[in-house]
Amino acid sequence: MATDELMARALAMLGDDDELSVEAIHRLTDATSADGPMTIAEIADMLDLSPHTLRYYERAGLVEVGRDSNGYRVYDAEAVRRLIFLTRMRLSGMPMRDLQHYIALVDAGDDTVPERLDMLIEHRDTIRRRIRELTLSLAATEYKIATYGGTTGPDVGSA
Amino acid sequence: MATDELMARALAMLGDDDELSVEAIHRLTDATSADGPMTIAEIADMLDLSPHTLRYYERAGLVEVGRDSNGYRVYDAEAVRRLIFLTRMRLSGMPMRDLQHYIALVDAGDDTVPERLDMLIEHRDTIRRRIRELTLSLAATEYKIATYGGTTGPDVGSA
DNA sequence: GCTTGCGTTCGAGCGCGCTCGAAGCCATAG
DNA sequence: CTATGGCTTCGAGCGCGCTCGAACGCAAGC
Repeated sequence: MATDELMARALAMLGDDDELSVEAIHRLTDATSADGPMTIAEIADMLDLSPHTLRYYERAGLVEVGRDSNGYRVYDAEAVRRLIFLTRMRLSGMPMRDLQHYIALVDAGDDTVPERLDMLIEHRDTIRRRIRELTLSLAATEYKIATYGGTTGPDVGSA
Repeated sequence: MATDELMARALAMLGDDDELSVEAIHRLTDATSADGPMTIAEIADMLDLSPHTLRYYERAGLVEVGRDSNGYRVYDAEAVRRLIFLTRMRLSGMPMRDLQHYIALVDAGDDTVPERLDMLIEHRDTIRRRIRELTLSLAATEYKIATYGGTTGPDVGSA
């Protein structure tokens, strides 16, 4: 109904500060090409996580990481790829528990592909719902900014 | 860059289950017209919150609620309007602290209107960033679903 | 040779937003 | 008369996702 119109309107105003998305796109595409084993600091920097968080993910069983002769973590290409994936899933709201389950499935072999696809599809739907919800809130917020009178309600339909 | 294209593509696929948004729109417009003082159960039902949460919001100073002769909460039109607003802000990720500050500003009178507008504008921008981020994650998830091979990485650019 | 800096492990702590349970009051139904 | 159900207050507890600090190790630089 009016929803699509709202969506379109909201979307049209989304063209400003491009930084976030461009940066993210670059991450998506470039990241893996910065080859060679990486240190925890480099990964943290690249993914905008703290080293603490990276260790936490490892403890949580989300990723396996090798060690060098000093016992320092060495992130190889696969670990990097997985962390990029994990980060994107986390950013879009997938709970740790689900990610742990997903990774367990990956490690369990190809038989689990269908279940993994189910999870991805469900997550996709969750993201879509969330976007719609946010779009609605965006419209409400913009409406309130435009018509601001000082009351707390949106006052749709009232004088 | 490719971002706008991604956005458009993602958005085009958002036309499915309309329920969430229609329901929400109705809330936005109809809610206040279901007049008369309401009980906590009715409000909880309408806003899809638990009575516990409503009491929590009151305790947090977000809304003032009267009592009937039995000491039961009575939500008047203004309380309802405010709660609708609060719920929408919460749903779009505004922290409790910010809402407490905002409500304090409202209660402080018209002099605070500029600061309130600043808050709303900042929140609007936050929502926009979040939508862009989610849109990107949505694209990544859809890509992975489409090309699913079993690796954890998006494998953009690789075989 | 010692300091500086970046890494390690481990377990505890925190901020957020609820969520719950206990104990009690009141009103209506049987 | 009593039992049921929905509300009240209060404070404690919880689930999530980090986040931090302590105590230590190694290696390069002055």
